[in-house]
Amino acid sequence: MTNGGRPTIADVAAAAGVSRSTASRAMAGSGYVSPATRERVWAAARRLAFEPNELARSLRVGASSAVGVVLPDVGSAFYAAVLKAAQEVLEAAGYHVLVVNTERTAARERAELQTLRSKRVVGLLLSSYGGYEDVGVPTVFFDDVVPGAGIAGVALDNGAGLRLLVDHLVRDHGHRHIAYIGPPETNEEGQAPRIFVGRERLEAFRSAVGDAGLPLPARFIRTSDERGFLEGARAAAGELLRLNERPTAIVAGTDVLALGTLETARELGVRVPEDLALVSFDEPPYAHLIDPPVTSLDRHDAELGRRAAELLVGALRRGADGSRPAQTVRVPLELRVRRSCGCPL
Amino acid sequence: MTNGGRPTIADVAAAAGVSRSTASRAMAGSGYVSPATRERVWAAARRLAFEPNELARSLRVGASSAVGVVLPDVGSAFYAAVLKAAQEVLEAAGYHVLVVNTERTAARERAELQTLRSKRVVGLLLSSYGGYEDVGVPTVFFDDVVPGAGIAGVALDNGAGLRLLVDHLVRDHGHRHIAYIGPPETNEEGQAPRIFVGRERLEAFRSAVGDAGLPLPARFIRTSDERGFLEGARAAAGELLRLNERPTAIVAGTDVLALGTLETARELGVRVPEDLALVSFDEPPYAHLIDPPVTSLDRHDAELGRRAAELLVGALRRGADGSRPAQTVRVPLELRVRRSCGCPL
DNA sequence: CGGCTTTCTGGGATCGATCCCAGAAAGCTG
DNA sequence: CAGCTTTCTGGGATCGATCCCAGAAAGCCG
Repeated sequence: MTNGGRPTIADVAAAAGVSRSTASRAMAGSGYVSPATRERVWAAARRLAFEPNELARSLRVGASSAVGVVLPDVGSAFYAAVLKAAQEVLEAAGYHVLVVNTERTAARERAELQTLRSKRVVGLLLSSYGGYEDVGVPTVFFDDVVPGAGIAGVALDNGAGLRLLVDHLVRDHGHRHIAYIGPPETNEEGQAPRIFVGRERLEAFRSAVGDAGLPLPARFIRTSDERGFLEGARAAAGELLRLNERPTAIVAGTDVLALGTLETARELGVRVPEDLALVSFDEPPYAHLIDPPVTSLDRHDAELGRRAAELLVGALRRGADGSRPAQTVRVPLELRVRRSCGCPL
Repeated sequence: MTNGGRPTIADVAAAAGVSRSTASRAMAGSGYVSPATRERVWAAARRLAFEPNELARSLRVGASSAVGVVLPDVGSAFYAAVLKAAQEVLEAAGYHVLVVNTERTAARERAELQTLRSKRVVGLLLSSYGGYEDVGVPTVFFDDVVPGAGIAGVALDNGAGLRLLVDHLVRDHGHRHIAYIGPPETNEEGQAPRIFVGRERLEAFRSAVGDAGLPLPARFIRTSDERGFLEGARAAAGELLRLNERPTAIVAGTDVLALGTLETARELGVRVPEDLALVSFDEPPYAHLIDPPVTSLDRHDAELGRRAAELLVGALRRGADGSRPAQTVRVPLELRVRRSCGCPL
């Protein structure tokens, strides 16, 4: 009994008067064991408070029961919600969850993927920031998807979402001067993240505005890093609001950016929604209690996490080998109309 | 090379023309290895893209390099922030982080602690919901602390915090009818969580009000589960606001409860802060953008996580054996005065 | 009851990395 | 150069659970 004072299967076997093999079979419920001995082994295990050493088990079996979840930022409400939902599904399916944080950095992502690999995770849920390399285990991408890589991807329907926002501003409020503040299109290494949430949203904004037959001057497009919390957003919003010909509406590609814009507008004495309509892609926490309540897209964060986890679990069950081509699932978004767009509520 | 196609140390050794022992020493940098062979081994390892199998290493060494972090709810902003800060410290110190979610449930907590034990984590950061049993590894409690257990505890200074809130209402605004809505004092099994964040805050509220020489009718005290999100809060607030002799101020023991109270007040046409002052123990996300901005305590969530992680890392470095008595560190809180208390801003 | 399948059990090898120890090689000293 | 320490290397055992396989025990059938 050298395992840090903890009993091993050998101790259990001895206590039950059987061999390790038999004890192992009895505990795992595999192979032939007579009911009587099984009972004896179980009793011994209970008595000794035996807990199998997962490390040894995993080593022998050649794979752990751990799944890695790679997040750009656990601190953000979005990723926290995704994580929570994913974790529920994974634990229900018998997997343990190893969470790592990349701090929205490709370098950290690479390092973390490396350690996950050495921990022999059997699968991966990954929101990439550009550091992705094939880890050699079934991988489901979420939020930011590397097209064709991994066994599947789950992302928000960025295109449809931005169209909802722009159309609402144009059709229901008659705006013709709409600006956009979005997340950056590249990561800290200057590479574009893969499916490019940022780029996708920007393109979607462009085509939505174009399809509405509206002009889109270059100065109406800004991107800002979300990493610096509100500061970047404030700076970008400031530039936009100090323009000679100010936009009458702003679409924010992210909740943090929307809130930063809101703050800046206040500071500059620009009233929302009277002087400026504001809509946000992401729903800020407690959006309805904010002044003014922010019109935004309900994102179903949990749904995204759940779907991703389910895809992974399904693949692991089937013994996925990445043979079938990776497909990207799109999670739909709903417009939640509140006051910041100018709707009377 | 049977390790899922991945090279093992034996492969590296063979490629470098040395024994496994030597290869191991070269990689680990321990014991005697001549510079020349070390270089050869490293080269071979690089060439083969060797990654040590953490499972095997941990098994042999008798301990993993993983630390467990047990949270009641990853989805909550508070715990997410704590996790993020703790993770930073732990990873910097070379530990991997295993996150588990107890869903604010003693039963889940017990189950999760069990699996963490079988994964041979070397340490634990634990916010208990009552399911705690000694896991046999150095444990630092945070937020809700089991007195005397583990090697240390880090908690908010609930007493001082509530005094700040009550004193502000009494001294600066002259309130004499102050009610309290707090989190429950027991968990789902009817047991009190250990240090009893809920109980501690309630007691602190009681004595702060008592010390101010104010009466405190029993009907001014409500507790409500935070698990049901805003619903419980709304119900409790509703009861309070429909009283014949309504309180003139409410202290919420939690941000969710404050926001629920705010919603209910709106629905009932009670204006905050004109008809009702509201202060919150926890700071809601983007408290300053809420209508009205919520006066609350700045919690330094990250500080709490960082301190807890640092205490654990320190103990692990020193080879803690729980010999010295566990001490509870209190993280200070600051009052952030905003509009909901009635201050003109 | 002999022969045959099915059930049950234990011995030994195995997963991959580390550690102990013995022995070889090299370096140093008088 | 003998004698000693220090440096360096490889063989084998080890961590704890599982798996393969051989062989024993039990059950079944004509």
